[in-house]
Amino acid sequence: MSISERRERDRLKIRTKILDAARELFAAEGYDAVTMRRIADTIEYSATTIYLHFKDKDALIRELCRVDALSLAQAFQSVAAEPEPLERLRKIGMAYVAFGIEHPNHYRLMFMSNRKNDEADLAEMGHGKPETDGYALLLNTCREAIDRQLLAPELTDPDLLAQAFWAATHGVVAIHIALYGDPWIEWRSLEETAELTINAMINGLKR
Amino acid sequence: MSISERRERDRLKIRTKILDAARELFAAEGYDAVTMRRIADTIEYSATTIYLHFKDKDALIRELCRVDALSLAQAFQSVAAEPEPLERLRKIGMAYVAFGIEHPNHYRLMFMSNRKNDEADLAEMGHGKPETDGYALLLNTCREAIDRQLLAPELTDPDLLAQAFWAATHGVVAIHIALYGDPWIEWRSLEETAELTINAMINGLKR
DNA sequence: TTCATTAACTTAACACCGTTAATATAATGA
DNA sequence: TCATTATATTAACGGTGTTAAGTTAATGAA
Repeated sequence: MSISERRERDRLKIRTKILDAARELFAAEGYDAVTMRRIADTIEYSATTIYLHFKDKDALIRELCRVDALSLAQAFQSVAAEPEPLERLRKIGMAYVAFGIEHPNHYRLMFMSNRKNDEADLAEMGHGKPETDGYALLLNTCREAIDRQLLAPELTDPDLLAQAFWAATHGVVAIHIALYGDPWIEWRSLEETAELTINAMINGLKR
Repeated sequence: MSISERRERDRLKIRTKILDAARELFAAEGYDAVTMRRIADTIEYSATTIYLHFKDKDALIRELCRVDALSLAQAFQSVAAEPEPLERLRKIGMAYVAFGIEHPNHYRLMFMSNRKNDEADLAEMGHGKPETDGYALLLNTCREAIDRQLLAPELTDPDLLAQAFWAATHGVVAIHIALYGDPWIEWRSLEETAELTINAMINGLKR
């Protein structure tokens, strides 16, 4: 049996090489810069070899993000311990912003592109996907804030709260990624904007 | 002189045909769906003809958006009359959201893509661009709110305020365009989310 | 050891894309 | 009438993701 094991090991080895090469291109230059032929060149295989390991380019990059997004999950993990719901909310927002700025191309693909809901997405729905876990954490925090009567009494829908807070936070990152530096605006720093937006949102929702 | 006038008329005619064909494709299917050859087919010219009227694909679509974005400017126009700064802020946000949902592909190109700051952009900087005017309106409203002491006393930077408010509003639209419908979230309606986010922001910034 | 089978990999090709060079056609002004 | 100019086209280049067909090498059975 050792022989098919070695084969499997070899397979995994070049699969990893592909992912590593793609990751480097993707992180530095984004989705379009990752071309099958460029990956092939850097790992010194032909482009078609990649298709022996990944269904298509989309599957490749999706897998890439799946792995890398663990850092978002970890950031959320270390924030989940905060006992005060509103303070936890603030930390969730800040961790989310930090991730987006550290991995702008990952962020763009995960949260700024239309992802078709194919079978694969539905299959892994509800567990394992870091953004799902992230949303769950956010949702629970909102629920807790409601239950402890920390928010305005008319705010009773945790999903609505979560989505509004997420939207505001996402907006900070998304604008920074897409538009920051355009010369017709005197840009304020990401940190300032993020802090003000998140604080304003929490403040504005408070009882 | 009537002959060169007729020529100019003809030129403009097919230029408009190009723009119309491109607009239909763009509004329905987005940037990538607009291919030079597809435009050429629908207007029954060869693809290269388009290059006699537009420098390249980017210039074409940019011109498209420039024209269509007038509706955003108009929406802002009709909102600028509101005398109460905070109410005006709210209306600005709602108008912005409405535009984004009505023209998602325009919105995506204008606010969710990296636009390189080429010469052309710098040339028309500061006037005419609806998003510039929009930002100016937002900025003035923030300044007025500060001057009238409607906001928390530590909030003294109108640019920072404008950018935070813009970010929150943008987030509502951007998430809706990119992610709405993903099955792992129980989505709330755009109207609800927009209203809550905008109100929370204004509320959270108030004195 | 020989040999058919199978996995791994490559080359060639397809159908697209944006864009450009070279070319043909038709209208214009002298 | 004829050279010039504007207009439009065909053919091509270099690029993309992807697939079909073919080659090479390793494997397990006889």
